[in-house]
Amino acid sequence: MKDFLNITKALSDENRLRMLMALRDGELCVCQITELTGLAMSTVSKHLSVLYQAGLVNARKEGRWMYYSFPGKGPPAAAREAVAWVRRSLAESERIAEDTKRLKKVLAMDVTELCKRQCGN
Amino acid sequence: MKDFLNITKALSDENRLRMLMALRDGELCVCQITELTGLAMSTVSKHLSVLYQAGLVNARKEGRWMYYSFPGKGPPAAAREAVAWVRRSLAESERIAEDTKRLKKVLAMDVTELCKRQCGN
DNA sequence: TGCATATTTCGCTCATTGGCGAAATATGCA
DNA sequence: TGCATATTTCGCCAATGAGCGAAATATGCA
Repeated sequence: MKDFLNITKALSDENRLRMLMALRDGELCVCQITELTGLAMSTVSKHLSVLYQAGLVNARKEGRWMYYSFPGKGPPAAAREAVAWVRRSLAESERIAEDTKRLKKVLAMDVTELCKRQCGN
Repeated sequence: MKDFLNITKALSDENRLRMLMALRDGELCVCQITELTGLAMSTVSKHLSVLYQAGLVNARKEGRWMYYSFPGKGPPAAAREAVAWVRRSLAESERIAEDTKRLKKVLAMDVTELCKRQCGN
């Protein structure tokens, strides 16, 4: 019950859903998600932590960068079912479509530049 | 997105999940759910309203009683998928098992007696 | 009509949570 | 080592939400 509640609570925030959907096509670092969502980096970090605690995303550290992605085929079936359900349900969402468009631009940017700009300020 | 968020928010509360699961085997009136959960009737009513707004339960009025049940096969697919997912995920939950046991006792009580006791006080 | 009763709405309090900026914690590079 | 930088943690504030009891709103019955 507790684990399941962790999942549903993690899914009950619009920005976290946006982040989940943004990971559809591969892993992203915190800077990229920050740029995409327009939130403060500390806020993004906290959201990602919530998603991670719920088992809805994977985290991989490479040097200074933290990459988040969808979970592999580990044991927590409920989490993967949840992600699949979210993807299906939000596929047509207008909000997500906007994000997808914006994500393309973010991916075209230089990641190092992105981070420098955000952290330096 | 908004509709979907309504669903995930509705699912992000333990007592609402308990109520959803309690409806597995048929409709219940507010008094019965109140007895089952041990919450105040006004609280139960609000929770049921949230579930209803999200399309996760049906409401049927019969005389003074309000019966809640699972939604039929209406258009909102996301809601029915959600309910199915909840049922699957919580089938083994200990908390739900306790509720199921308790629900048996509640169903054995006289509904009119139940309501009178709760409302009169 | 007037009264009992089943449910909902209202008003309030308390706890939780999202948001930010600043400080702290890695990590890589000169 | 010391500095730049990517991320997280901390401390705070504002908004949201769960909970209750009291009042309001149906509905049935005498």
